[in-house]
Amino acid sequence: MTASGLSRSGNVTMHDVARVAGVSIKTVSNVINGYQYLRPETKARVEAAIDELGYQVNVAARNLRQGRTGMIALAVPELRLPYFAELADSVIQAAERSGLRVLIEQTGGRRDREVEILSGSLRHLVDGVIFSPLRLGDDDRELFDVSFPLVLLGESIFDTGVDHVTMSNVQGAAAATAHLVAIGRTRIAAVGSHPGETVGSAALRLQGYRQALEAAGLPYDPALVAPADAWHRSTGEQAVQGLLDAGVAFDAVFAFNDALAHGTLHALHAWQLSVPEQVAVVGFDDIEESAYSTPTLTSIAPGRQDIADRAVQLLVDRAAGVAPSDGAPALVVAPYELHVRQSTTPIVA
Amino acid sequence: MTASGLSRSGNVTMHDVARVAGVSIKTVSNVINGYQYLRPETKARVEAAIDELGYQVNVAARNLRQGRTGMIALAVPELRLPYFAELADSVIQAAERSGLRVLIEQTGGRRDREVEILSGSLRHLVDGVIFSPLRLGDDDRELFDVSFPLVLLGESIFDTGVDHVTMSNVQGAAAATAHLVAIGRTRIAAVGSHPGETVGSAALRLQGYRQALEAAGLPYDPALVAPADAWHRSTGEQAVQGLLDAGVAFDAVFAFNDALAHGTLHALHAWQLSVPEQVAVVGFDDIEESAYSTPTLTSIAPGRQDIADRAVQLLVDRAAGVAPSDGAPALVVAPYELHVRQSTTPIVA
DNA sequence: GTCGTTCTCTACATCGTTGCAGGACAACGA
DNA sequence: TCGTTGTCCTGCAACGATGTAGAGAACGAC
Repeated sequence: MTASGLSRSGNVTMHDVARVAGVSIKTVSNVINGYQYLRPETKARVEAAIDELGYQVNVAARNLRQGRTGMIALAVPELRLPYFAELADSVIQAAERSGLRVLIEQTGGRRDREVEILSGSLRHLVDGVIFSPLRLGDDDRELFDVSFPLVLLGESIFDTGVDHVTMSNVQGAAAATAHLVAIGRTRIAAVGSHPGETVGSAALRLQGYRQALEAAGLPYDPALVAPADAWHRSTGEQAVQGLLDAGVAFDAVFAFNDALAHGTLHALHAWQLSVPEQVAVVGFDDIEESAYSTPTLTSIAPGRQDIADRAVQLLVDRAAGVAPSDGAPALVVAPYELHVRQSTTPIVA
Repeated sequence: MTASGLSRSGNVTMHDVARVAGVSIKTVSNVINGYQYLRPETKARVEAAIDELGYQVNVAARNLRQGRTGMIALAVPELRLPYFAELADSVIQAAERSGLRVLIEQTGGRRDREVEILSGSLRHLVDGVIFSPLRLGDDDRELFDVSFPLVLLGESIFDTGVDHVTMSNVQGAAAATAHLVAIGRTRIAAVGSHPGETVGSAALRLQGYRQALEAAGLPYDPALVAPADAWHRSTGEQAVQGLLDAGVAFDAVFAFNDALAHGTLHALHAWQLSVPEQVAVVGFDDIEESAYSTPTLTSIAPGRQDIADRAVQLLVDRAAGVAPSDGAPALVVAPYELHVRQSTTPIVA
């Protein structure tokens, strides 16, 4: 239907369009790029030829010529984790508003894949990279000194000279813990720690947890802190299982993300412990699942859409050569919100 | 650290490498592409120059020259829906095994965006497209006559002359319904229908549902069929809410996907109806969430990783010019599995 | 000693687009 | 009448890589 007769438009170039329209190839280019000095008549003739031939700009050629690709990369651990899926969704939407497409790279939380992201193989493929590292830490500072626009998501601790968009890890975690304290819990388990880590979400959220305990005058009991390397439902379940098996007594759980929290709910249910009556649970991330689980999950909403918007905007600015006025890397901290749901609300109604 | 002194490798080209190594630019190209006739000495000299300058191939230039980009696009409704997130994860992994990267496009289930996917704007950007359409149907056949490698996911009904990788929608739905019948349910609600649709997952799953009812000698009651346009948790909740509000009696729900099923569980819980005792629930997709919800959800596993692998493989073959022997478009139907969990298992233990 | 083969490297054209410079012509004010 | 400015269009040279063709050396076989 579209192209005259032949619907499979072979490989039409500007050359062909120019010949059909009886103009120079450059004029075709001008029409496509909306150059202002064009007779309406010429423009119409070129557009007619474009339609007739079913011409499509060769993006590869344009990319080469312009040095820009109109694409950005988003590097995350795994889309399988709901938080990152929802984040990707938000980033894609934000990018679309800026006319950008999004290439997604999964690092699988593997260090070598994370290093590879920074290695520059994406340099000529995308205009910038939004990167949520998991395994890179304080010792890897120099890896972040890259030659392409880069925005980091997640932790904000290590100053890499790179733009950051982050969430209120410490304060959010403290708020989550304080909420548990406020409803009268005193033995609050923390699920998802990464022993030995000093930067990164796990360390920060643990820090917030400890701060809140201290502020409440509650003791910090290491036995209540359960490690979980990957923050999946399965690892959350195992971690809580471990606490229960070990006979550790607790009346609340602060899970470092919602996936862990859902694993926690699952484990508690298996042990026939009622939530929130016997054990209250709070998560972090506020994924959609948490508003529908049984019981629904109280969680810290880290401002996901906001984070995505700001990250894309930073990238666009950097790519356009706009630097923050003071020359220092930007640091954006999205505000969090505590969403209280059934997992911390004794059913009264 | 990497590049001599300067870590920000400006814009090094093969030319620069060639000059430093004292060879022709083509030899540099040969080294990079592993051409066999190279003196080890020459090769070493070039590689040293590459390291010294921190040279990275300009992918845009290579793309233009070769007409291939090493990228494929995956077009799905929304990553926010767990099924598509998990599918994207699987596709990215499969693509990686073939050395391909994945660009993700979200159609948001909007018809115009779906048409746009087929319009060809991606032609020169990727080597092929994996497309899971939601709104395009029988009337849009000619839109699928595109000039780039395309693999469709999802429904298989309308014969577009395009390769399809699909799941056993009808049989899976029938199996789900039959399972409910087998545990003694007779008033089985179906959640997620798209009234008026004749192709597409909703129509097929409804068809399977009706087949199973008929096979069991149960009447088909339209009052038990609840429409839900988008298959989200929220719409599932609303649909079931609607049934309950209308006073429709039912002892089981077959939700057309797991998100709807989780919305269903949520609604039932709010009405204090016990699952599975009063109402048994089965979903479709077998997302990870379903193995952790309370109760865990019985679901049809559509062979997601298999679907992803086959789709990528088809695309790779097509891009390489390999066509199925008979010239007809390929049709792959992944086998399904019924995963029985608590939502249909009266607790006996 | 000539021929054919195998090995190693190079020169050149080319992929399809856009930036730059400039030509031709009309309209304008001085 | 002569510049000057504005409008409309064109030609050429890039962007940075790779495919093709072929040159020159080294080798063995006749």
